[in-house]
Amino acid sequence: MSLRAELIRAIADARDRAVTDGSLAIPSDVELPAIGLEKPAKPEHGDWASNVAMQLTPVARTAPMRIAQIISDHLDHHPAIAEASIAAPGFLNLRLDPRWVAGQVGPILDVEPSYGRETTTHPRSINVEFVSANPTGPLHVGNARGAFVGDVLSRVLAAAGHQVTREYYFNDFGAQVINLGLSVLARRHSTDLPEDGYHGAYVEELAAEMPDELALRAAETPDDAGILIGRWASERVRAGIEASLARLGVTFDVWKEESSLHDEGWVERAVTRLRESGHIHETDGATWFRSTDFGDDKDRVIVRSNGQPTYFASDIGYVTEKFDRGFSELIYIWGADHHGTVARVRNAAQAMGYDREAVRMLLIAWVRFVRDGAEIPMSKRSGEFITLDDVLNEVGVDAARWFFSSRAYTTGIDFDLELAKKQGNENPVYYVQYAHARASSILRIAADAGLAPDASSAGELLSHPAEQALVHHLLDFPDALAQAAERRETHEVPRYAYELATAFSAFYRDCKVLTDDVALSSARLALVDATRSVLANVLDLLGISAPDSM
RNA sequence: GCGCCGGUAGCUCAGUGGAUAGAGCGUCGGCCUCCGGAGCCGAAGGUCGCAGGUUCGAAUCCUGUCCGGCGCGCCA
Repeated sequence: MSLRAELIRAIADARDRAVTDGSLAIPSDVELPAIGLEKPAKPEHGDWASNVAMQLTPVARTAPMRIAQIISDHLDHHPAIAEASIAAPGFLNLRLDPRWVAGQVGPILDVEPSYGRETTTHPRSINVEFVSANPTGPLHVGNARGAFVGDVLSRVLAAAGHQVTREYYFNDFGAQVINLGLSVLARRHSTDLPEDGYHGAYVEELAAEMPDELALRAAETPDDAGILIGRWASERVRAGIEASLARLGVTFDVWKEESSLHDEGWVERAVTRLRESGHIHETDGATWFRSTDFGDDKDRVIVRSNGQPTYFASDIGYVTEKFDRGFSELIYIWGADHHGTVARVRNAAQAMGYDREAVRMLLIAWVRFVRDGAEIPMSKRSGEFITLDDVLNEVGVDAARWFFSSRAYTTGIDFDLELAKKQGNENPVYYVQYAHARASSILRIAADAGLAPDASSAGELLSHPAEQALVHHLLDFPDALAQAAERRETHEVPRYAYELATAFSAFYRDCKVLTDDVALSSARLALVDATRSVLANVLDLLGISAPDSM
């Protein structure tokens, strides 16, 4: 349990005791509000501040200051708490015992490198499906954001103690593969592209790379030329996508093809399931899902009147296929333009008897790519567009990872390539890596001098404000990880990493580690080692390397 | 027209009911006899789009409104 969770528990216990012994009158039928506990902005307000008394004011019908006093009086002894005080208009402020704080360095090192990990009390089996770009063109930066968010989220969930499967869904079933084939063919023969054809330079490259033998076969069977060349081209594109992802350090456990959902009967079974539960109707020759039964504004076609299943049909089959594999939660990381399909998929899941809350779509807002103030078009069909490889070449993997995982995925962002390049060396990611390298360097020098970290007396020796502040930050790590996992967000992780690096820099400035005082030096070395460990840990959550020197 | 997501410092973004709204970059001014200067310290910079409402308290919740992005197909 994180320190924050322990303190909340202590406050809750105090509140409950006060109710039990009659000092606090709260009707038994009201639901108690959650206890807020946060770090106050001003140091004189203590290390932690709770609004518990103000939250209870309406239900207890007592002045908040008085409630705060009562809870403070009932607070059981917790080894971490040195002092509880109350402040207007009703805050309960806690100050931690500096010796206890400093004494935590040892326990952190004892469990390192797994400190802060696997703290969830409700481990789930979670499927995270992300990227899932169609195999009709290289990845572009719009995909990049989802790739990094999905990757980091997967790392965070796994670190928090969940079982995570990373999944990539290949849409290989519709007409777009044929469209790709026809586009390549058109480029090959320098004829006009089909309507809605693909325009990118990669199409021309594919046309040039196409084996003569394939071109010959396509010419012999003109009716099948599109699918023939399309499959070949799609494989090439897919290989490129996988190579790009590998370069990003983004890996997947499962590559799922849409066609397999049909081949293995998942779509058919799902439709049957909906039909048997009365959520299907046949109108105008098509098969419809009664999405309106669940609040949607219209019903949705599953099978067209021409007998062809829609994309939505695959989605439904996929839901059953995933749950059949035993997942307790499905996370979809989609582009924000897909938000219109969220409701219908969740509705269908509910109709088939699944918990709709277990089907979660994270909609990633779009990235506007600009260069020198001008927007770069993003469509694969519109000619020039930015590929993932372009970004990596210009900005670098670590900086790109940091950039994309440090923004809330709901926020649309502008990415100026020239600015990103210019700021390459000032990117905060290097600041965090630098702190890790510096810590490693100190440990290296100490080791050469025969000095080893020793946390046994840290509680007594590490009393300097900078030391205290640094340990406080280390103690925040389990909670930072737990919060990110709980909220299914990533951007709090870089924030925490930066703050920890800042605290370490301040410590480095104020407290010389290697001195003639062996006891103090050993204790400070232990703190450096613990910091290095957590920095490495948090960088690992981001998929960013933790260099020993740079 | 309806729906979803945004609007916070010059720029890029945090802040999902608490105390004087924060960070990075940029700007200005300081700091290298010292374990890594990819660093540190300080300063300037804000009607939190706007208007009402809810309450002890609102950037945060509700209503309305303006601006921007996206979606509303028997496309994917």
